[in-house]
Amino acid sequence: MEQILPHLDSVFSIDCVLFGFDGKELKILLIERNEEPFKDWWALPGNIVGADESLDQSASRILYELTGLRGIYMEQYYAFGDPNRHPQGRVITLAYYALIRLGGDKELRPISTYAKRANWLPITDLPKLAFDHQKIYDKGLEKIKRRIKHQPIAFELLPEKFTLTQLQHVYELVLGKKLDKRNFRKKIVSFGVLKELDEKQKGVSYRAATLYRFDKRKYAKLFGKEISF
Amino acid sequence: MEQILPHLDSVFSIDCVLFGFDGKELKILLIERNEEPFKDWWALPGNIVGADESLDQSASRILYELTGLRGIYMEQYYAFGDPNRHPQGRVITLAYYALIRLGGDKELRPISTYAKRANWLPITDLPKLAFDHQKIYDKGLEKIKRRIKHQPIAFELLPEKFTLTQLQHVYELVLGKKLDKRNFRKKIVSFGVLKELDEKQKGVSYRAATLYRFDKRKYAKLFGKEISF
DNA sequence: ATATAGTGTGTAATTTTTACACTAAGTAAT
DNA sequence: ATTACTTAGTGTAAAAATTACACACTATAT
Repeated sequence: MEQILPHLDSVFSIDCVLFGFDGKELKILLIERNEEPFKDWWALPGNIVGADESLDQSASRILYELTGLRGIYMEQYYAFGDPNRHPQGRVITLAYYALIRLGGDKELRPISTYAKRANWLPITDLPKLAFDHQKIYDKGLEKIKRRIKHQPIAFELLPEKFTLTQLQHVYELVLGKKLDKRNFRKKIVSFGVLKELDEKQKGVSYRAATLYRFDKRKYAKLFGKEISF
Repeated sequence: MEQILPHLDSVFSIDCVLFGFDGKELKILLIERNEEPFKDWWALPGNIVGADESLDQSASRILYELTGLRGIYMEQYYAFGDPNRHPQGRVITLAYYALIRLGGDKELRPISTYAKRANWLPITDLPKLAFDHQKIYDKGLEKIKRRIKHQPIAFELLPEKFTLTQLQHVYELVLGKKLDKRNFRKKIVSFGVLKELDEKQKGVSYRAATLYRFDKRKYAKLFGKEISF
């Protein structure tokens, strides 16, 4: 019902679960709060939606302000609106997730000022989180577990060129289980969205693996068809 | 970011896509607006979230006010927040869907007063909708298409006791394609969430089909495992 | 030369999916 | 009671997908 527009004291925010992969571990970006409530607690980065922004724009802006990153695949996945979730008033928050490759190369830009600091923390060992952020994170992880089975989002966590072993590693971390190497390769190659390059991995002290790239064109052609892990 | 709580003039609403099944067609509930903007247009039923309600509570209340129904499976699925989606100001809306069996038996209670009338309209022949409600509906249909493949939501559209043919019919309508009778039965029975009853269908002028019931207990045991169509 | 560590590959068994058509059972009309 | 009608209910064979499983190859480091 939208024909009546009372002015309500409600605040609408966006919180982001930024999943990062450094080649070894899955991490999420957390900030250490510098203000009450939950001063000194770790929390998900978030912010308030601006009056003239679309939700997606707002999420992108927030990501940018916090990390300096642009052009990242982000998706809203759930709205949290328990009336008591924020001790100081009604705040409805919309959760987004993003998947980010953590390169040793470019470091994240220092974040905006509302936090003492920000850190990428491994999801295997998270601290207690402020507000209902544990719930938001849990649901986000659940979401990407589901989504990685059907959509090509794993590539967002990897550099442009990657090996099949690295790709398998990402799947194993997100899904939380081991996969069979031969079967994994058979399947992922059969989807036909990978382009095998003429290049090899560098800087390893063993046989270098072939590099692959995610082929957006091929994927575009598939669209509509279901990928399934 | 939630430590600062400015008072913003933003309105937060919930809109519902209520899918109904009368044994023949899939329908959605629409109301005919009695006020500007979009006076005389058809729109999705919705309302503003109350200050002390959780989102799910709010959705349930709205459903109840509009239909008299309680205890219906409802799920939020997307937030729409384009700054221009409402001509009179910023309204962020959270979309829920619900699945409802339309019985000839109990009729829906008359709805609250903000609309001229409410009607169940077949999804195959929808009028132009107010605001961005077409987009909201489209996304809702997409959502239940996906969900019906993995979750036992089809049963919500059927009476407690139903035949396999009726169940298949629901799947066909939602998925928008014909299914093979034998394969459908084989698969749906193999999930082990149906209880075959000793009863037969009544009032048909041909061989009566066996009735089945959705077995919540068996389903609870399955939980975690993936159902897949 | 040798040790080391990860790459890359094939096959057989099993399970799942698909395509497909007729008989059985009940009702209605004569 | 016969007949016509309508939907219920069932099986199988072929194809495709999934699973389980092990070893030789290659590059590097010493």
